Amino acid sequence: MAATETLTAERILEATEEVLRRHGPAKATVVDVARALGVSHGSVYRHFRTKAALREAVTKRWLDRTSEALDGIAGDASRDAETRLRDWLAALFTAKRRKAGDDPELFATYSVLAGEQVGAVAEHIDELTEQLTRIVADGVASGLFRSDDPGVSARAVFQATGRFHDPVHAGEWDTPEADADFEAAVSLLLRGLRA
Amino acid sequence: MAATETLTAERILEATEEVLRRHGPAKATVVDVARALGVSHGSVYRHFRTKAALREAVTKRWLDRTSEALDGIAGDASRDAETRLRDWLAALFTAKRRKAGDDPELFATYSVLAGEQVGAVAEHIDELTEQLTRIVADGVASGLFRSDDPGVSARAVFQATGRFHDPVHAGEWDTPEADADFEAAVSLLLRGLRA
DNA sequence: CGAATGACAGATTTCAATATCTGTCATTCC
DNA sequence: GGAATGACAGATATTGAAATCTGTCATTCG
Repeated sequence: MAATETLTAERILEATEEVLRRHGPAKATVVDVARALGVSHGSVYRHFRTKAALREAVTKRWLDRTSEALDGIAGDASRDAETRLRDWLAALFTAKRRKAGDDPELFATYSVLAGEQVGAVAEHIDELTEQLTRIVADGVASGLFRSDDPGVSARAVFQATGRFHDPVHAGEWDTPEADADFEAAVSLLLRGLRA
Repeated sequence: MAATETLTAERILEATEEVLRRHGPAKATVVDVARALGVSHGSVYRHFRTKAALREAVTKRWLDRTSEALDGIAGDASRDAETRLRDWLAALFTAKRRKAGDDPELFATYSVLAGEQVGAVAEHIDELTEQLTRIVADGVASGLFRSDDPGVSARAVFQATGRFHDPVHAGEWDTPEADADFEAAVSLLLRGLRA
């Protein structure tokens, strides 16, 4: 049974996710996590120096799931840059919207965590912008796009579409205009990128 | 002296702004406003049916100041659409950034009010989008821009530049990259609009 | 000996009593 | 008579004492 297994960082992270899901970000305590694992809270502190470190690790895990899913689209050299850019942005929007819609409380929980872990979020955004940069650079290389600096253009595209992926705008994702707005934004940006 | 003047909605709004500036949005009460005016709070309720109505009136006033300042740029037919669009967006960003930087507490206060008065904010955004639509439509008429629907394009431009005018992003307005990011965003959007 | 425990101090949160506020309205004032 | 008042009921906010939590560490356990 669980109590006899070795206490690993991984098991603690799983328990923490569960406690966060149950109690929400404000009420989830280290004592709760220890209780869920059937150990003393001192044992948890052996693996994570502080509560903040534990929360950061959980947040990174969550962010990494999004990055990995999109990496496949960014790296798919078999399709042209415009299609990939459209798909990548659509996949990001769809994934975020689905998460926010399916389990609003868990999404709100992770939004709070993201607000605390500014550093981890910045890294995550850098990763995503990297992926976008690859797409734009490929587009420039193939003559489809024109850009003085693919990194700068990618950053501009990411920021300009913030309304469709930044959690602070989650409330506007299920309005009737959301899809039309997304389409208009992507089309305008693509026109700006085309050679 | 003030106590002998007639109690008007206008005087109440002025006093409310002052109370909000002093106490912040959470602690500003109708009783405070009445005290500042030297009247009973019952008298304030003669002019505003509820505390929410009073706050809404103050918020509208504040939002209208921004709209008016930008209307001049949008309507200046003596300059080409591209210049006007650049200037309009830059003026909006500059005005917001200045307000947020000069008096962060007052800006935060009004941000909270805006969060409460969703309807008033929606109207304000409609006004601004109207102004943008006029610029885009002029650009299309003069052959400088291309757009199937200036209203849709204007909406896309406004949303894409949200990071530079939406108060939820105020924290990013004084980073070293802000100006470069703004420049990149506007350039990309203008390339997308040009015929 | 390394992993786990639980008692502890100081920080933070909870909760219930207390105070203040919102909105109404019968009465007063000019 | 129309504008202003202030007492009032119910809703909301404040406060401070009690409970819980975070992070440490001397001690126990296997």
